[in-house]
Amino acid sequence: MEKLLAGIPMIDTSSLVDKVEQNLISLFIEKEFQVGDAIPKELELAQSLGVSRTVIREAMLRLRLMGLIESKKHRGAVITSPDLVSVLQKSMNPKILNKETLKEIFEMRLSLEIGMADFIMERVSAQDIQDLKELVKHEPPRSEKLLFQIEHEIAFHGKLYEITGNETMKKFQRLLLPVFDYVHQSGLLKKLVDNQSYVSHGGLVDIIENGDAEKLRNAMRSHLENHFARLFD
Amino acid sequence: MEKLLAGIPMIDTSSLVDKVEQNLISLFIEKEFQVGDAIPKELELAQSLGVSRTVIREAMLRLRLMGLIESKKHRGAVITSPDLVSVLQKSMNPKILNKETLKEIFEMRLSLEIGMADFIMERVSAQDIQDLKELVKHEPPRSEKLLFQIEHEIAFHGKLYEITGNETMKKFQRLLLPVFDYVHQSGLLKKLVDNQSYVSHGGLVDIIENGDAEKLRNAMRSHLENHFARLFD
DNA sequence: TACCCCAATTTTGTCGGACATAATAGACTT
DNA sequence: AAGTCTATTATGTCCGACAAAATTGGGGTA
Repeated sequence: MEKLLAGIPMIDTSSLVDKVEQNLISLFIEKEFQVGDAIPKELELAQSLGVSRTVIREAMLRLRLMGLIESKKHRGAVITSPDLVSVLQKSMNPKILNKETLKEIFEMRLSLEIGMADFIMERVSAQDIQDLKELVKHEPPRSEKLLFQIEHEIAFHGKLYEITGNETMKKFQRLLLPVFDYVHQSGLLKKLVDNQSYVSHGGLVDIIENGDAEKLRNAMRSHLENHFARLFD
Repeated sequence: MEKLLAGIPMIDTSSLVDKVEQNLISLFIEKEFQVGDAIPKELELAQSLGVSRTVIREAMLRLRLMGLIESKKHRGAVITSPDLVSVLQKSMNPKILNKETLKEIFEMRLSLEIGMADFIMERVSAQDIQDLKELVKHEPPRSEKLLFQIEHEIAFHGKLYEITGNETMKKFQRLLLPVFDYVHQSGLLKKLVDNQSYVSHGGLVDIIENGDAEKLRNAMRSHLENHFARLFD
């Protein structure tokens, strides 16, 4: 069976738009279009590729959704560097994603925050540590509303992402915020088992200042224990 | 300044297609369309929303690119559960992404692999350990071609992702493979400093079998030392 | 009756043309 | 020279039509 089918070439079922899309992409790569360069008008492309403007428009729409180009009304389109995260954003509607996926994304976040310890330790600056201490100082007490605590939690962890110097990760975190909001509220995860905080924010800062990456990883794992407990029960 | 502008409502610059897109999404959510359900024909939608089919088509194209629907030629479209990773895939062309982003994605991968230790330890099965041992047994020797070594590397780490039971992470890894290929070949990262392997694959398996999450995290960090060294020089 | 082939129908894909609207540039006025 | 108006240009929106592919149903044949 395998043998018989081996030599048969795939039938090209791609539509015209598919081909134009590929065509445009390779065109941009070949011609070494730089970010900011304007791309030809729809009509020109239509004529030079020998297809209707409809097809061009649909292909360009795809490129735009891929983040490869950006177009302003009545002013044409320019090449942009695709930002993976903003691409994700478009389909990151918590109401649409299924629950399993949401849970998995949550797990990814935990993995990331533990694993990024090395980048934090490598790149943290004295100013960063000051900022973190400032954040901890203004930490809302347990008695405060949950909303404030969550807000602070986000600010603190957001700062950690920032320290990594990794823009993609940072954007990833911002992108995920609405998802976590949703996960927390929707009862997708079991309720918090207890409010005991293992390693506190202050403890983390202390390790960032005086410890090493390994200590930070383990401390972060402990800090996130509540979340893990909810996942593993 | 801030004060003056505060009360001014945003002007709605959204195009017709934008509105239709939102309309369709909320329609699907309200009507509680399930995965696999067929959605109305383009013409029906056009008539019932009072816009042209062109607009409907463009809006549906967006939904398709978001992974919310899937349409087969001449057979209509059905609801699907958006798969974040496949969305990403469309714009994950290494030639298009800029170098900084590629490097950052590489860093994310390292973070993930270290941070996922807890999920591995929690969910690993006896069979998984057997599989890992089998993989290690057939590990190509140093003398082998680099290609084989990389292939094996991918297989081993792929298995680790699989053990996490987290489909999103696993897909994420598969998605990133071409990127790493590119990163390795393009000299984006400094060359390997030395071929000394810190913790070997066999060592990792041993820890998965007998150790705990903390040990695995640290071992994984050591295992990836070559990559970190290239980043941090 | 059961099966296969062919035609009619349905639906999406592609096309060309048309007008609307917004941005730009150039001509005109003061 | 500065500002205003107008002509041009490009994209956004819409329409009607045909093409091509998949489905459906019917009719003929064994």
